[in-house]
Amino acid sequence: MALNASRKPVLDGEECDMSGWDMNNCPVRDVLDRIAGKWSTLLLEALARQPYRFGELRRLVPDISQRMLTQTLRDLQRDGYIEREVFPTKPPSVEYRMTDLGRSLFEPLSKVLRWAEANHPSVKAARVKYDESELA
Amino acid sequence: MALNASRKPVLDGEECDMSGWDMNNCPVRDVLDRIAGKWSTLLLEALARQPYRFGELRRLVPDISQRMLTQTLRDLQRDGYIEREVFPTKPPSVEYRMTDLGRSLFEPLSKVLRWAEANHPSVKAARVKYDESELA
DNA sequence: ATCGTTAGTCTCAAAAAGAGACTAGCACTA
DNA sequence: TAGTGCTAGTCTCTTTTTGAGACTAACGAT
Repeated sequence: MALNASRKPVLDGEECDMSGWDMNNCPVRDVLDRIAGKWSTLLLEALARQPYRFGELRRLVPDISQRMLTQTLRDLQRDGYIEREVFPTKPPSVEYRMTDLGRSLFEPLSKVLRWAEANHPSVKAARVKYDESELA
Repeated sequence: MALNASRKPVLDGEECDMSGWDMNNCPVRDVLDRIAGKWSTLLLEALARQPYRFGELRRLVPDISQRMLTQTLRDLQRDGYIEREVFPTKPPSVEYRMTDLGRSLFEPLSKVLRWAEANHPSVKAARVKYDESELA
């Protein structure tokens, strides 16, 4: 097929080394499916600066529900990115802080965040262009 | 509050420059909410290597539904990361390929992917540890 | 006595995702 | 010439995920 032929030479000799991917049981998917959530990066960004308590995080991210805040924090804790410490104050207070593993993840992750900030205009422009061409 | 006092000195003078974040209308959220999907990074990773056609992508990521494949590709296209080209073959074939903007995004993104690969064992270990301490 | 504060949990409704049938036009085969 | 398969999707139905908001329990302050 002509179409195929024009694309194939890209990685000659292996044609498509996706074979080594093993989509199920893929480390990248296993790790990323967790930090790819809507709230995960946001909370990691906050906790990368300093520790916060549950209520502080809730006020910091006003449109997160308590349910999702609890759940996302648990997930991040389970994967080892953050720690949870309970202080036996009268109404018990709980502090969340980033672990070394979390900080190590946040280093490359923060670069994506900075890319997003820097390229937000380009993305918005692309959306406008797409939407215009759609209503044709 | 003693608890607070012990955490505050981290970033003295501003205490919490989250005030500049403006959670709603936040560029980082606006951009990341799209590429944070379950399938987005996976498709970007594939298309970063070479262009693919719809059916090829479907075979490459066996557990994606056609519905989500279509939708995710459209989202990525709308944000300007990939392009879609239709070839007027007898059953029309459609090729998807990465744009310059997409490649520019993929550069920092790929570092997160590599982090995930490298640190998969640590994450799995953290999960085991967490699950063990939970059933106590 | 009542109110506010803590960190959640619980329930119900709404939104998103997954599974799989279905389309149309052409090529190949029997 | 009927049957089968290929293409890139769309449509519908079910299941899962998420969001909104009420509720808890013990203590301090008013």
